[in-house]
Amino acid sequence: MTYRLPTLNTLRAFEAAARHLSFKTAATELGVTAGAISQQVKKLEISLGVAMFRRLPHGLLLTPEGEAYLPRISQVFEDLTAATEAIAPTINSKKFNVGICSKAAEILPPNWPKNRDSLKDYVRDSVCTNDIEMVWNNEIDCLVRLAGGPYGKLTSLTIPASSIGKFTPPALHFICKPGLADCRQTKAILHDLEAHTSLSI
Amino acid sequence: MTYRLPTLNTLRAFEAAARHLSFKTAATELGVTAGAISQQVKKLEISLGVAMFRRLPHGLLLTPEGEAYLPRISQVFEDLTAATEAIAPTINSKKFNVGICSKAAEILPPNWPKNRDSLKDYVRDSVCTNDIEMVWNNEIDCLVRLAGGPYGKLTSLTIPASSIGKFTPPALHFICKPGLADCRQTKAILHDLEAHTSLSI
DNA sequence: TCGGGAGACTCAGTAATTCTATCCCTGTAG
DNA sequence: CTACAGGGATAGAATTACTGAGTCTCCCGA
Repeated sequence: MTYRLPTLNTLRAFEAAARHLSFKTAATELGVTAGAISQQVKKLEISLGVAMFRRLPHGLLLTPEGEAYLPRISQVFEDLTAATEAIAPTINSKKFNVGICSKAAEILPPNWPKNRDSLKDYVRDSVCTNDIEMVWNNEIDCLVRLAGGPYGKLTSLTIPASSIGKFTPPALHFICKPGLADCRQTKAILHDLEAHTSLSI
Repeated sequence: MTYRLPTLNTLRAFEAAARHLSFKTAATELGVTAGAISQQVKKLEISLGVAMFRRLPHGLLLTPEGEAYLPRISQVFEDLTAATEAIAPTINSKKFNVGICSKAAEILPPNWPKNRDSLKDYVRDSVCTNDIEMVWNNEIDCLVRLAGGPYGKLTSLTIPASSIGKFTPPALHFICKPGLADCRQTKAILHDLEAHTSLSI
């Protein structure tokens, strides 16, 4: 099974240029110079022996071949993106697997975080554990525990606990890889945790 | 519209390796060394943060992610190949546009070559012309005419004409780009033309 | 138990590709 | 007439991919 495939680079250049009908705009979108787009498109056209664009004095037009090619290439890109997203979600679309140590679980409501509607877009599953290693090897994305560290290169975020009368409940710690410290999921979970450390006991 | 796309190279390496469950065989298929496949696959795995293969002592296995990714990538490759083939047929699958000069048309049967069943897989259309330029700019793939040349860098093939009694019918010439001189379509058309130059008049 | 072979991994050096930066050209607008 | 916008070409720099050689592990047969 051997495929006849133009290089992806030339296709990206073509797809962007065809969508914008402008090499310059395409270049901006792809973060390169217009010359690079021009080269890539020309390379594609030569390798296929087919002109994709009509270079008119006042702008670009697609040839019939380019017109036919564009939607199919866009579709291929979408499929490829979807396939890739399916097995390797980008940070922003992925749901967290949350680890919770047993002591933290006592403080939090039973079945947290699964019972929280506000977290249902951010949490896939939760597991009772106290094992930092599981963060490193991606079995869980974050770990909620009582102990404050040190955690080396992992990020540890402290959830402030407000005193209730003379009693200050124990602070919780949210441990995750540095790359996940600022993302939507982390913020949502932290926000939810704060509500509990202010209310519980 | 900005897509998140791994490089095509890494995907090709992955796809071939996953199909064969062997870097070495994949390397042979793609005409590179096994080291190159290894590097490309690793690059893909790192960029996605997902292992595609389990490297076992006795061979390769796909991880669940790799298992899920493979069919979708293969499908993308097929779509891409089909899209490309549609607008830029490979020499072997393309049908010729045939040019025929008016003098040659007098010798050949009316409506040749469209009326020939044996050519219907090789000829898309025909047009009456005597303009060599149309071969150069791909408006037609070949030109059938009486004049023998010279044609410079174009290939000119002579269709032998057999005498009938004292009369020798004029020889026909088949002019095409050098790259098309040896392909199936040319052979089929030449073969058909020979029949006519031996029978006509 | 000891080679020998197969196949994957690593790394340094080299080859190939791609990008940038620049200049040119054309057409349009002021 | 001049300025500007955008595409085309090109040389050189930067990046990326490939090769080739050496290493390792496992398996197999003697």
